[in-house]
Amino acid sequence: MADRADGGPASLRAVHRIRPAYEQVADQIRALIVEGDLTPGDRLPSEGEVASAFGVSRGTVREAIRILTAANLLYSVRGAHGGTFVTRTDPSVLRDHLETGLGILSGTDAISLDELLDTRMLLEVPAARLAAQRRTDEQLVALREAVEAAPPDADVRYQHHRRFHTELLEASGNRLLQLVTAPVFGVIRSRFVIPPSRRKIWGEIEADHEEILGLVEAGDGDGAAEAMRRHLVRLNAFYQSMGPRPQAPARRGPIFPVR
Amino acid sequence: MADRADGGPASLRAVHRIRPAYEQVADQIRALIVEGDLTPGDRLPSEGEVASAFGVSRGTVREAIRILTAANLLYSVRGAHGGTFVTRTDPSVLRDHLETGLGILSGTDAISLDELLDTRMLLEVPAARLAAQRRTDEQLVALREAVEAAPPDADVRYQHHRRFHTELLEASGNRLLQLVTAPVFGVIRSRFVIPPSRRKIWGEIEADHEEILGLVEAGDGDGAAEAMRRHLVRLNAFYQSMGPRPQAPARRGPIFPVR
DNA sequence: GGTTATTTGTACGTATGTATC
DNA sequence: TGATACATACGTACAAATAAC
Repeated sequence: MADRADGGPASLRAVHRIRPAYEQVADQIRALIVEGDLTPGDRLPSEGEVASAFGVSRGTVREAIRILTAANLLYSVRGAHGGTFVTRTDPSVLRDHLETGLGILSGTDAISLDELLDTRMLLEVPAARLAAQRRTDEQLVALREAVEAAPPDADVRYQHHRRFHTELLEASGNRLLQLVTAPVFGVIRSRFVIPPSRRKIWGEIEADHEEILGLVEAGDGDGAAEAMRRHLVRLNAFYQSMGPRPQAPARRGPIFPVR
Repeated sequence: MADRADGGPASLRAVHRIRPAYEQVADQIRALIVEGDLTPGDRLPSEGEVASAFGVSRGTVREAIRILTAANLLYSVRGAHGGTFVTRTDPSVLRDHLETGLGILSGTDAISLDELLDTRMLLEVPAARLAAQRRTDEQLVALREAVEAAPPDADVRYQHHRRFHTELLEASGNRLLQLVTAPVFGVIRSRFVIPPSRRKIWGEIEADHEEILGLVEAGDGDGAAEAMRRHLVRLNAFYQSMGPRPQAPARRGPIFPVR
């Protein structure tokens, strides 16, 4: 037989790896959700019933449920009238996943700082334009609060910076834009911390925010976009000059100490 | 005591819900990965050892591992020299996760078709500009192949459509832009299928691609961006006119038959 | 090439939390 | 207020797979 080189005998060429039971169970339940046979709010039978329907043990079903819970498709409530339910999907979980994923990628050079900064600019500049055009009065109030709440000097200062940008994305009226941009913002933040002591930079940031807010209030889309562009150029130059955030010291002792 | 209305007695106001052991274990291991204490390729101790390090049972550790496996942070290999390993992260996996997540959101009205189309335009128009400015010769060859490979009439026609857009994003030189845009593209595609029989539309699409490619070849960034904008306006108008993709028929019989 | 040690996969029993009566 | 029923959470024992000897 000379067929080993290409992966095995012809009769076995098309087979696929054995997949663990918990994966197969997760796949089937996922398909039920995606196809619409199970809809948000639906309750699954108890773990024991699901287990006997699939012909596996409860532990296997539980692992499948964990997989789908991690993907935010299910959640579990313990107790008498608890159970496992199909999630009413919420973008925030996807946003968090994206942020951790991007964080890891940026740590492995699969994504560079330049790409993060460029992409942020690509997204936030049009977001500012949209916000000026579409913001509601409530969103305007929230933006003004974010700008004015900035305390003169404290390490919550960053919180207000982020809040301004988040509210602006919200005001753009495009939830997808917010979902994508927030993680990019978050990853950049995790790599660079502007110390509260840098009063000059913080003063410039807050003046920029004030200016953008004014243009958004006035409904000047092009003006808001241009002001945002200048704001980000300023920030980027600062980030580039700062160098990376200092790394945490190496861990001492074993990661998984035996007990 | 009159403190029940605001969530409980003052001394317990700051407490948080008990979190299941498997979640706490997953959180700690996730933190080790994100902080860099565990790096891609690292092997965790055996499930039994991890269990005793945390003081829980193996089942609990396994559920935690399933959570992190679903987030593509870990994978398991069974057998004597198997084990659980930290994943070497690859952007394509994150891209796939984003696409399924967006697909589900768009099915539940958490993301509208308009938001998908708007965001795509926001991303692909600058991507076309960047591609014209930065494309390498190899990328130009790939783009030309994608345009010219289009067969006159077949249901692989869509594949070439997608390939052109993917290659263009690649040519923009920003991997993050590609990572974010590809899922948006994919979700739109999953909601709308242009039948190969619509020769007029397909002809227009392919003529647009030809035009964009010419401008990218010429290094005309503004021209390429404008051509892409017109291309997407055309596509969007068509999508809007098509209405949603037909749903599969309802399932008959019980979803979880008892055995 | 079989034996064996080590690892993940699976089954099942017990503990614990929670709404209802 | 306590008893109870039923759900998930957790723990233990065994089976199966895999690579080295």
